[in-house]
Amino acid sequence: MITVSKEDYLKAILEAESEGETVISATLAHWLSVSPPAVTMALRRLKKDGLVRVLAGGEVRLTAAGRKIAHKLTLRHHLIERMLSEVFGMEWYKIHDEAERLEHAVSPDFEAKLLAKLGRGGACPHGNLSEMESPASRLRRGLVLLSEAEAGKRYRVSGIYERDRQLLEFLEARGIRPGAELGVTERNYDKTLSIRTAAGNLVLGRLAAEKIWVSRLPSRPL
Amino acid sequence: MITVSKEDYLKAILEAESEGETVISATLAHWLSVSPPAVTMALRRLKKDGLVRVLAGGEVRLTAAGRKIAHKLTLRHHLIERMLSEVFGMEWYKIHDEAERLEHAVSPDFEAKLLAKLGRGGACPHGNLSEMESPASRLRRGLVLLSEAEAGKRYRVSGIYERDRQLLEFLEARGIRPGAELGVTERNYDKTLSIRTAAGNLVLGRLAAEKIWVSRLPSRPL
DNA sequence: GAAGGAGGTTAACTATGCTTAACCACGCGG
DNA sequence: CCGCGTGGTTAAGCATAGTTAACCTCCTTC
Repeated sequence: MITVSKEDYLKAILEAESEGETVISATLAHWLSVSPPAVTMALRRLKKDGLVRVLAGGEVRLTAAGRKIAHKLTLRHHLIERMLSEVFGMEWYKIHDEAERLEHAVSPDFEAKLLAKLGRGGACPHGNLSEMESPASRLRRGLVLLSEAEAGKRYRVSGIYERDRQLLEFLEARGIRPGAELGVTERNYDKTLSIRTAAGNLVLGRLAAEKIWVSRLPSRPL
Repeated sequence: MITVSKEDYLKAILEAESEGETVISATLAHWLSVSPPAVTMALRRLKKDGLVRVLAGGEVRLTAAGRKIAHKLTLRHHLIERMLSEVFGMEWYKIHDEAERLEHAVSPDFEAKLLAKLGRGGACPHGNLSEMESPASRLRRGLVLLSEAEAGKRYRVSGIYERDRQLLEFLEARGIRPGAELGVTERNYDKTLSIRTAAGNLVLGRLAAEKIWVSRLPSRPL
């Protein structure tokens, strides 16, 4: 029987994998904020169900069945986020947490209705096409991490790492949200960035800046 | 900590109570399809949390805190059902089961958005104003049970007991759904009813007929 | 080569939440 | 008064899912 916890592990494996990480037991312990023994036990259950394999080196791999479930969940998460945003106008920074719970309760019937209403291919309110889009794919779309952005140039916020509610509220309070324009006024010695937004000037640390994907805008005074 | 299971018990107590039943342990075992010992244990946990009391005679009572949670769940269930129906056009007989799972994952924020979009006071797709409306309240609204309906008279289906998916699909297949008109052609010796609907004639057993609330229509040939 | 850190497992424990089997208490009917 | 049905509990067991403590195995670093 598949449970919420098992679904969370499968989704975490897919997402961490998409981020380019080598997924080992420790990765999942960090990703899901549980203790290492909890992961050991969970992987045992998932192996028993034929949803994951653990390679000789300790690397965790999804089986076809496991991958199918993880993809299904990712799609439902994406659709629920778009529903919350597009149908109900929920604030962008609240949406991920809500979808995180709701996705486990969506039936194939409801999924079909969501698809019919919202259509395929839209971006979620955090600007991400999907939660499992890889950095490589983002680079191909012409995006760069804000932490790599050049001083004196202007950018539009395209996507924000959505799994950290604290970060999202921190950014919202500073006028940095998907679609917002900003200018990088200076790259500082201490790895911080001086940034100008419609809401004013601010200094952003590296930890935040490397969670934000931006696209280059033609230079003109803000 | 409140869990899905605990929420289900609290909601079951409120609903069974509203149906006019004296809620004892056995009631909940039937209502939730679990064994008697499971109820004993669950009630112990709920008592520990201060959500229920068990009277000397064995009667189970919600505390103020327990009642508040049960009401909250009932409202969310109702709103989710209306969302599925009004926003997504989901088939009326599928909606209860979907809402039963989703309601546990709705936050106060989402609840507020649902209320803003759908408004208060609407009826759910099964025609029920709320899942905890009592038979007495339905009689006051001028409704009668189909099992009490008189031969030769016409009625409109107002509300159907929604906690039995099999029943709903059985009725849907026979053209009996909320809003449908029907005529009772005969009350038979074996407690069955002969009924005429837009879809044709059929015979309905007492078990089904006493799950359907109807309102009288002025008599005229169908 | 000893020390340490990272990663993983086992063991012991807790809580939820379900099951079946066994048993107990009460009321009622013959 | 004995048996039976209803209702409730305890006991034993299982699966999920987490925790901390302890320990083992490498691999690296001094």
